[in-house]
Order: sequence, then structure tokens, then C-alpha cells
Amino acid sequence: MKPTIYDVAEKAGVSIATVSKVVNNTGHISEKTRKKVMKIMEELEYQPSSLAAALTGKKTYTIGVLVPDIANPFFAEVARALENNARETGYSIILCSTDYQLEREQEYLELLLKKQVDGIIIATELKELKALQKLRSRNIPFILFSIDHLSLSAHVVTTDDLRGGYLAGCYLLEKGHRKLAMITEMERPSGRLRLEGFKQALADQKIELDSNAIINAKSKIEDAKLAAQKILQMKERPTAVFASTDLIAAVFINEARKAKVLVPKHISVIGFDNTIYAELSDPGLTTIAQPISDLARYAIQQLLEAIEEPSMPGRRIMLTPTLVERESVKDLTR
Amino acid sequence: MKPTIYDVAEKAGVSIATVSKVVNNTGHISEKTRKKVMKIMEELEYQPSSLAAALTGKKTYTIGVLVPDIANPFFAEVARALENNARETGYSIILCSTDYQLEREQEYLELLLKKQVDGIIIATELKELKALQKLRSRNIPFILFSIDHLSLSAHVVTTDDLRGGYLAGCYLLEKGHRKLAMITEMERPSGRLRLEGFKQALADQKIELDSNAIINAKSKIEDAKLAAQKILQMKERPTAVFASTDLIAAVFINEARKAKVLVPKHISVIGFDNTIYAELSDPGLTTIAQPISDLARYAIQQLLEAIEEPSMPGRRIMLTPTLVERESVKDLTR
DNA sequence: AACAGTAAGGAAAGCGCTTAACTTATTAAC
DNA sequence: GTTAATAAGTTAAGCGCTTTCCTTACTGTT
Repeated sequence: MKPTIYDVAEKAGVSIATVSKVVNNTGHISEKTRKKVMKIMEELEYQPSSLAAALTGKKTYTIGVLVPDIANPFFAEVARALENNARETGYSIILCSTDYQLEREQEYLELLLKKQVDGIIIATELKELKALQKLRSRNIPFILFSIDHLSLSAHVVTTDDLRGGYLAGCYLLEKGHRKLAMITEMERPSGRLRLEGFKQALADQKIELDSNAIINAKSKIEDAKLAAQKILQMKERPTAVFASTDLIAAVFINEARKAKVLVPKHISVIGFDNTIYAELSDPGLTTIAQPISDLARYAIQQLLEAIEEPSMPGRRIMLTPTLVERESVKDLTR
Repeated sequence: MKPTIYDVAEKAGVSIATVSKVVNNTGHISEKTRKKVMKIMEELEYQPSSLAAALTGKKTYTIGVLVPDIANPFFAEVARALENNARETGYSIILCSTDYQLEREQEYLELLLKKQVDGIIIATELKELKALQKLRSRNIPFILFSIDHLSLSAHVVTTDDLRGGYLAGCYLLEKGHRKLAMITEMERPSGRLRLEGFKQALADQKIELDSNAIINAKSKIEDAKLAAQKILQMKERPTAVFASTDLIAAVFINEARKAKVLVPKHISVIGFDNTIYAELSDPGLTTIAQPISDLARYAIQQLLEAIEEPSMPGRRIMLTPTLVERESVKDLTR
């Protein structure tokens, strides 16, 4: 059987309180006793039960992470970055992939509450604000990751999508493109913001984005294909396309090739996210990079702060994305 | 504050034992009392602490999952499938991504022990058998996922890599290819097995695989590029290439295009894994599909059985991969 | 009427730990 | 030499539950 603190105490001839103090480095313990206890712990391969500790100490050192789909490279990267940061501070992560289903989101939140996680990072686009209400009333801190809600005063760590779209727009303009199109996920706030930013960039140059140059598509292969075809078949084809995710952009490049339209020779493409798709597509995809590891670092840091200080008022951290240049955009100015 | 079983008991005018029985559906409780208690629980939004339950009941309903890199699409899919299956049976998952580092693996195992997970699924290629020894001595069940160890009598759920390689070989032969090459990860057992199976298929037809037609490469973009170039520059170029992962295959296709060698017109490619890379590459990649969701289902099922019945002898479940045909292999026979 | 059998519920121990409060022993201060 | 402060440990309560063993009150049997 797994040895308990009692076994250690007995064998070392001290009280369990002493052992506990050695383990947690608290209180006053002589070097001699500490050594002795340590030795016994080694011998017995004693491992404190964090379960029991949590029951008293009030912390489980576990945080829940809610993502819509872990198989999506963006969230996979996010999960990895979060996990890394959490590990460094002694926390572990319970991963919940909701598969974009609301009820599952609800289910998972309940579960996490039951498991008494110390905090939650939510990267799913929740519609159910009342779920959050519950977290709030239970006083369990949470961070909205890469999503935001106007109606909510919560902790938020997100990419500045608006600025990202603006960045993309500016870059294309700078490269001499004037006839533009965008494929974006209109049902997602981030998709809409990216579009807004993009429009803004054009507007600054007195250029208007034709409304049928805006194609709505989910970040799914099939959807993206259709959207790509729509653009490729336009009578007046744009010289550059801004895709709101790398997946969409990658699919666009493939579709273009099939239609004998070469990227970047005949048409330029810029993506968003900087996932492995961007690196893997041919030509390499110029894209707006989300600062995933920074986002993760801030999210964890922010969450830990909120755990220590639950009354902390909501804080919004917005990180600026950066442009990663590869080969998918042609410079028309020279 | 979170309500406890005491709050419920008091408000319902019963003992905590009764509440516990209602919650767990054990013992003899009258319909009337049950209703009453239920109602109070609703009112108070009572949520039993699984922590406290675990401390007595002995189960945490949590399982640990160790993967080398969650950002790798294969493992992302695995994690997702495992999580799905676990959820259905009321378990949740602590995800640990070791980043291919041994020490981290060790660290995580300790952590999982501390957290008292009910079982562990290990999908990292561990070198440290002594870590497993510890699990064994602690009597905590584990499953090796997609890896195996001759020296070990453990529970194993894996793809039949040998057969997968064989399948790839047979398919290429069937399509009339005789001059073949393979890019594989020699330092991984699965990479070696895939090669073995491939060789076997050729041997069955009295064809030998030239030893310099076997290129060693890790499943990383850089490595894969180099390997691809090597093959593309051969004086006598093979007509078909078997890549031991989809990533390698996808990179190969891109490199080939850069070298003006078209797939499948000039050279055929077959991959392994059937991850999103296969779907996304252009042309679509014909590949050997790992039965990920079946693997996951068996792994969880197997693990739960082992949790119930820890003395169960090691069992090896090997699932046969299947071929998914897309467009990257040319039929030379017609 | 006496008995066993069963249904309903409660008392209390214990899971493995933390921590506040307390007891000694030791040292410092004047 | 007395007091105060500090160091080193211990005692014991309590975290929120499960579970074993009881008690009590019925019901049915002979």
C-alpha cells in the first residue's frame, strides 16, 4: 500500500505535524530532524497525497482548460503552451474538448467544479453566460482565452484581432494590392473583428471592400474549398485574398493550383494564426501570427493572480499579433 | 461558500449519511426522503466534492495521459479520442505533454501519482522502464498506447505497424511500382516496424529494397525536406516513395513540386497516419490510416478494466491499419 | 403473543493531510 | 537571576465525504 504521512512519522519517530512541516517547508524544524524525515521519505518512497492536502489546504493545483477542439492545430498549440506554463508553476491541467457543443461545455464546467479546480481557462466561444455566472458565484476564477464578451467584466487574454486584420490590410496595400477579397468566419467574433480591421486598413486609403468580395466560410476544409472557388471564379479576380485562418488560406492555395491559378504569381494570399499549416503549405504562407505562447503565459499568470486574489477586478490583456512573411504574397510595386 | 453535505443534511433535517446515500444511490431510502433531499440539493446547488469522495472512496475518476507532443496532429487526435471515450464513462483526463523529454516524463509520472489518478495511458516512447516499475509497485494500472516493449508484460494497445508497412508495400506493388524508396524514423520502433513490413511485402515478390533507398528522418519539417531532396536527386529515381508519417509525405510532395517533379505523375507517394496533413496536401495523400478512435476506445476500456481488476494479466491489443486511397499514387499497370 | 425479518435512517470512525494553539527547552537581554 | 523571546515539536481539530454497524419501527408468521 501507498505509505501515508503516519508511516513516515512513526518510522522517523516524530509527529505527523513535523513530517507535514518538512514536506511543506513551513514552521521550525531542526536540520537534523529534517534530514531524518527526508531520509525516511526516500526509503518509503513517500508521496504526499495532493488529494488530502487539497481537502484541507483548499488548493488542488489543477486548472481546467476548455477548448472547442483539441485536434485543431491552433488549440493544440494553445493547450501545449498553457500546459507548459502551468507545469512550471506546479499546476496541472485537465483538458476538456467540447467539440463545439454547448451542452458538453456545460457538462465540463460542472465536472471541473466537482473536481474543485483552482481556476479555469475558457477558450470556447460560449453562448451561455449563465454558466459563467455560476463560476462567479462559486468564486472560482476564470480567464477567457482568445474570446471576449462585451457584456462581461471578466479576465480576458486575447489577440487583438482588429489590429491583426488591419495589419493584413496594410501589408497587402503596401505591396501594391488594391483589388482585395476576404474569406472569413462571420459567425465568430474573431472572424468579424478581423474583417473589421481589414476594412479599416482599406478605408484609411480610401479603398472600399466590395461586399461580395467578402465570403463567409467556416474554418473547415469543405467550406473553405467552396469559398476559394467562389473567389477564383470571379469575373474580376482580386489580386490578393485575406483568409481569416491558415486552414482556409491553405485550402485556397490548393484550390487555386487546381484552377491553374498560381500563388503568388497570379494571386496573393495571406492567412491568420501562423499554425503549422502556414509552414507546410506551398508556397509558404504569409500570415498574421497569434502570439500563442505569450497569450498562454499571460493567461496562466493572470489566472494564478486571480486565484491568489479572487476579488481582483477583471482585466483585459490584448496582445498584438505580428506579421510573418513567407512567400504567398507578391510585391506588385516593383 | 460552496455548500457541503452538512448544509444539505441540516436543511433537509436528516443525517449526512442519508444525504450521502441519496447522492450515491445506495442503502435504503424512502421515496419521500429522497425527494426531499434532492430538492434541497437543487436549491443549494449542492455539488459533492469528488475530492473528499476520493479520499474515502478510493477513486478519483481521473486518468493521466502522457503524450510526447500535443501539437502533433496525431497525438492531438489521440488526445481528443481518448478524452471523448473517457468522458462517456465519467472520467476526466489530465493531459501531459512531455515534449520528448525524459525527465519531464518522469516528473509527470510523479505528479500523476501524487494526484492519485486511477490509471495512466502512456503514449510517449519511454526509455525508462524503471518508471513503469514504480507504477507497477504502486499498483496503478497503465496502458501503453501505440508503443510496445518486448521486455514488458503490460497492457498494450497499438497499431500493427508491421502490417501497416506491409500494406503500403503491397499497394505500391499492386499499382505496378517496382523501384521503391522509404523515408522512415529509424530511431522509433514504429518507424522500424513500418520499414520491416514494407520490406517484407517486397520480399514476398522477390524484390529487394536497396539499402540507400532507405532514408532516415525524424518527423520534422527540416528533416523531411532533406530526406526528400536526397530522394529527388537520386540518379535513378524511384517511382514511388513510402513515408513513415504523413508529415514527411506532405513535405515530400512540396519538395517534389519545387523540383518540378509532379506527384503522382512523376513520382508516387504514400504516407502513414491519416492525419489532417493527408487531407490537406495537394494532391490528397494516399496513406495508411491508424484507427485512432478504435485505439482510443480500446485503450480506455482496457484501462477501466484494469482499474477494476488490477491483477489482470497484461493484454496486447493490436489493431490493423487500413489504406485510405487519395490521389498521390499513380497506377502504372494501365 | 412472540419472533424473525426487513426497511429507514443515524452515529461515528476514518480517509491523509494542514494548521492553530500549545508545551518545552534554549537563548538573549538587562 | 529573572523575564522575554524564539526555536523545535506536539496535540488535536477539522476538511467533506463514505461506510460499517446500530437502533427503531413495521410487517408478516406461527
